[in-house]
Amino acid sequence: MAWDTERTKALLLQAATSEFCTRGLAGARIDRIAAEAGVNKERIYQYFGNKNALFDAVIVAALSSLMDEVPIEGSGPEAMADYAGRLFDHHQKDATAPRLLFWEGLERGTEVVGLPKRMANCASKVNSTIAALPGVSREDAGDLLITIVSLCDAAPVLPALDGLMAGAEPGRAERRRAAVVRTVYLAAAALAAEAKAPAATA
Amino acid sequence: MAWDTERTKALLLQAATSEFCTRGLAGARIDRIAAEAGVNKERIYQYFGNKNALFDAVIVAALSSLMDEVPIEGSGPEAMADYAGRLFDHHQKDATAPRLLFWEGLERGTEVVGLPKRMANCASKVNSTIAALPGVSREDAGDLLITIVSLCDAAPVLPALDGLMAGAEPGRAERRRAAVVRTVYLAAAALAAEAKAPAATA
DNA sequence: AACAATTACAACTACCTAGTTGGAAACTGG
DNA sequence: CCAGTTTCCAACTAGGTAGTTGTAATTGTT
Repeated sequence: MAWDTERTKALLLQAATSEFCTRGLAGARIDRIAAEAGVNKERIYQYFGNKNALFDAVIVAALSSLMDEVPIEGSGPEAMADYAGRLFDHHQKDATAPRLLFWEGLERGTEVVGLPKRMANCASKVNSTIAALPGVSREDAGDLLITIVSLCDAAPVLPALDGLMAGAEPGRAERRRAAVVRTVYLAAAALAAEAKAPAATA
Repeated sequence: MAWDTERTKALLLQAATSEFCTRGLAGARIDRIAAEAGVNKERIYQYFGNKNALFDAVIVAALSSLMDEVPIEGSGPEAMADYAGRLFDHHQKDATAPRLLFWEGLERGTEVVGLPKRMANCASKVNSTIAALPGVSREDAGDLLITIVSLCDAAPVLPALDGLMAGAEPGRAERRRAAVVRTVYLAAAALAAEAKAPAATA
């Protein structure tokens, strides 16, 4: 049997993604990750360093692949609303990215510099896609993106909130999706309108 | 020295709130909570049962006091926007409630029935305040509330997202606050307009 | 003052956890 | 075929971890 280092690494990363996604950094167990990957846990320390570094690798991989799977296409308010809808759908099917994002925010909140530094490659992608609203300032566009991510990512992480506020009728997810898309459209359209008539709003 | 049971309970709850807020359920340490409260940890098991039950007590206390401190006052789109602004400000000063809410969502996500059951008293408060938009259906009003909570609570939990998307200029929090308030106002106003002219939108 | 119930706590248990080590098996270049 | 290197893993270490227990101090009640 030939040593397939890359396969071993990939198996570990996959198992680690699942474990960190469901249990977070503090709740994850190195032994469980190794067992699920069918690999000796000592490999983790050789390939990734330690638990924290493995968590970093998982986050970067998950967010990078998310940005490839759900790209921002086109420009204008409709494009932003469409992006929000696709992001919502993606997270509904697979909540890995939003869960990891919130784990990172909660467990690493103090070291604020952390994520942006590690996600430098993503930052460039954000910067290029942030121009999807012509005429809108960089800061306003960034705010709109934060709004989109907040709405789409919070939904799968806070099911209890949804149950408490909106009940649990069938087709609930569709309704929530529509509300998110409409809210994003309204916010984006308002920014676009302001861009055309800068003095119209106080 | 007289035994002051209530004081001991309060000290434990306060220390537990701080510990769970910063470290979550899996990351919190019973020994640390007891030490910070200056109380023997055995008291925790007598008064609250176990770690999970203590976490429950902390969440219920925190969310209940939040709903008292930041009430929904008045009705109409302006009232909802004002509520969002006050909620944002409160969470900016003290991120305890949003952090606990997300910890609960992440670490207890599978047992969806959990929070609504334990927050039955809060549910009634939600139901009464949900009528703050006259003419709007219960479900649409609930969706608006979810939007408000998502936007206001995600902000202090995801500082890295803000740094990545919007940089770190002075007065950044003010700008984000304005964006949230405006987005909420637009969403609420759209619902109100629909209520007056039901057939106007597809 | 004597009794039962409650509150307090130090010490303890049984188990788990991240990280290490020493050596065996498999690959690589010559 | 044969050193030298890399991959692999079982067993180990050292330090936690939630939860329990035995006992002493305090309290209200009679």
